[in-house]
Amino acid sequence: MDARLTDLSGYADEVAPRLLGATVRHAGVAVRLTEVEAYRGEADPASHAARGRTPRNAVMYGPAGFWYVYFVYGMHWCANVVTGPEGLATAVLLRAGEVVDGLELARIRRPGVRDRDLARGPARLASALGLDSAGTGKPVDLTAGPPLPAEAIRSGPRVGVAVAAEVPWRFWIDHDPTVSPYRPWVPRRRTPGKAATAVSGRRPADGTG
DNA sequence: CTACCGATATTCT
DNA sequence: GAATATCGGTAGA
Repeated sequence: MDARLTDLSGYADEVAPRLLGATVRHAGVAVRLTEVEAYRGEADPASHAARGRTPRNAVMYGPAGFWYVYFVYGMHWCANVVTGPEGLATAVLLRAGEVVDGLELARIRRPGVRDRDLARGPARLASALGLDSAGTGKPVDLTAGPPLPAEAIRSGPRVGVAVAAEVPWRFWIDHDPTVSPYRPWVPRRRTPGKAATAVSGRRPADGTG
């Protein structure tokens, strides 16, 4: 890790915008971060730590600078960087970025995908970096980038969360083509084809700015 | 570009 | 049993 920029000791919502433009490295691929999302410990109802410590989220309670990688929807991995002092369970989800090194390896991991889309989305990013359950608990290799002008940093509601989506703890670089596409959150019903008539206007559409 | 929908396993209730 | 910090394919504008 690079100590210049990487003061990860604060809450995730504080650290998250500073991670934009930084580069993370894992398993031969480097990604410049263009979109991140903060989860602020047990007090944040959208956080995996909202209901206290469990075997899955235990890493979030540890010291800053380590990977918390979790499995969602039965098929995808998503990668977080743990932040804050030990015990706070606060972390930053890496949502999207641009592959800046190890391009060929990233293409192999995500066949048939345009370069711009290689890490455009949290599960895509984790896949490009080769992160899975084995990554959890490993130290994060993080390097500072050139400082970004304040006006290039945008923020808005978090994506995909069922609660507290209105809290503007998603941060992204304005006009960057690798920021993930907007996807509305829809409530899921188990009966196929008979989804409940969802209320529209659940979340404002402010996708990529 | 937006919108809908199914696939899928782990986690927790 | 129910919910889930998603993605890719397909359809339509």
